Amino acid sequence: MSDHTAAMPHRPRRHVLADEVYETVKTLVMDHVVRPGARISIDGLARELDVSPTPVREALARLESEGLASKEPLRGYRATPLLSRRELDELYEFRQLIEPWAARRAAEKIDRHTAAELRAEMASAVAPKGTDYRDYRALAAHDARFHSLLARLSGNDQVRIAFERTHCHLHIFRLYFASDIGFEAVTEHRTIAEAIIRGAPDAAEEAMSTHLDNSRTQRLHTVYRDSS
Amino acid sequence: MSDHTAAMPHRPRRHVLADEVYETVKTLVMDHVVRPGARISIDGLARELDVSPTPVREALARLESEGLASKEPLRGYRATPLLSRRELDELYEFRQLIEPWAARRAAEKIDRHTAAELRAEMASAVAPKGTDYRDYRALAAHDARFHSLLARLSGNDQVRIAFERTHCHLHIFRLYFASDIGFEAVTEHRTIAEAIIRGAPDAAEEAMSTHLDNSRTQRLHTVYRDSS
DNA sequence: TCGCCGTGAATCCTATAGGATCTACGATAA
DNA sequence: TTATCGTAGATCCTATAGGATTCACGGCGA
Repeated sequence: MSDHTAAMPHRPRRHVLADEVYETVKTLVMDHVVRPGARISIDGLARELDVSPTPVREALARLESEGLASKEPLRGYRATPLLSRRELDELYEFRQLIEPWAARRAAEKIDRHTAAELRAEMASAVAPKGTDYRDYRALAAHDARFHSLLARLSGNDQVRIAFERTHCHLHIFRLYFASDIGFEAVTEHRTIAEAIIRGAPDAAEEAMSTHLDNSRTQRLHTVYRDSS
Repeated sequence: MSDHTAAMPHRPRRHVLADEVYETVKTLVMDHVVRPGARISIDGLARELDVSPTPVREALARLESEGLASKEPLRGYRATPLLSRRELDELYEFRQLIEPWAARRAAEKIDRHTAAELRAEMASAVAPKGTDYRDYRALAAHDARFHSLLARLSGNDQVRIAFERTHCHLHIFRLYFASDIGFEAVTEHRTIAEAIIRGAPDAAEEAMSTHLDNSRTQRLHTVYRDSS
């Protein structure tokens, strides 16, 4: 956020093990190294990461309250199961309430500085060369950053926080895992970004709504083609 | 939630200290026993509650990720400051995106069973006799339950969770602290509930929108009358 | 008077130990 | 074969100890 001010952070961002463990476990869950629904042993994880159980407990408590793990007292933690089709649809319904509105607001408030931010993010969305995992992961990271940026550019921080707390991109990434679809999103992002930059609220709102609907129906629903 | 099924819970809800500490601290923060912005010492709290620091750390990690406390590494936790006027307005803007929609959906989906739930909740909203703290707290509890219930009756659990995670009623309660305003809300709740029960989506949506706007402008804004 | 510095106490962070509870698995009985 | 029971091991939960860092405060110099 304010890290670009200078190369001299007044507080060198102190090192705490719990934060590292948190990030590590989050990545493990995201990449299916810890499979959906699998147990996450406190002592086992502590041995694996070569730390004591205390910071592990702290990290898992955070993950649980964010909905990435679930806890049963005296029985331990589990990685959250994958989103069901119903949960996915509900999640997109929520996003439809929030994000088109955010895109509209961003277009209304656009200025020289925020436009530059938006252009920079779009420039980072490199066209993937193949269909390998690293490309998919990079694209997913851009997708997450793009939507977070728009939530921020809406100017309403409470909305941004509520959106971030869904961790929707993490959940969707887990669904898509080992899949090679979804690259069309960048084109739709460009449409949204252009509408915002030229200050067109109606176009921005509609483009976002369309984008979400395409993402849900044309891309994600294929995941459930022969199941629930 | 499902506690009314029988007097024989298969898992007797095991006892974990971290959960108790969590609830205790949450109450302390809500009631200004721990003042907004005040430090929350891990070891100090452990001594006070006569438990070890380990469960305290777990409870505070949860509270931080829920936005009720903030942490600076190696420096400790603090209770979140009161909502600024700007944050309050942004929070209500968020609620306007979610709750009128939820009220509409609830009206569309209403049935015999959910109508009974709604009536039961309205019956619990006893008219306060005086302006003392206990009455205020009971009213605030009803307010929180009412809005949570509507979020649930929308049928979209992701929306409900996103709403719950704002902890808006806890934050508002802290603002209102030692205040005696806000009893008009029950009347507006009744209007909303009646619209939902008679299956009138438009009326329900509008009543909720009006209710939120009244709450914000006529009641809450008086808190900031001579400050930011 | 004001600001800087050093020391002691308090606090945070991590690791470890041990009791409580749960899980896995094999033995016994129907 | 199937179900029940009991034991061993693993895991969770809590408490405690000690090193690392920060905070509080009094002394020193300008």
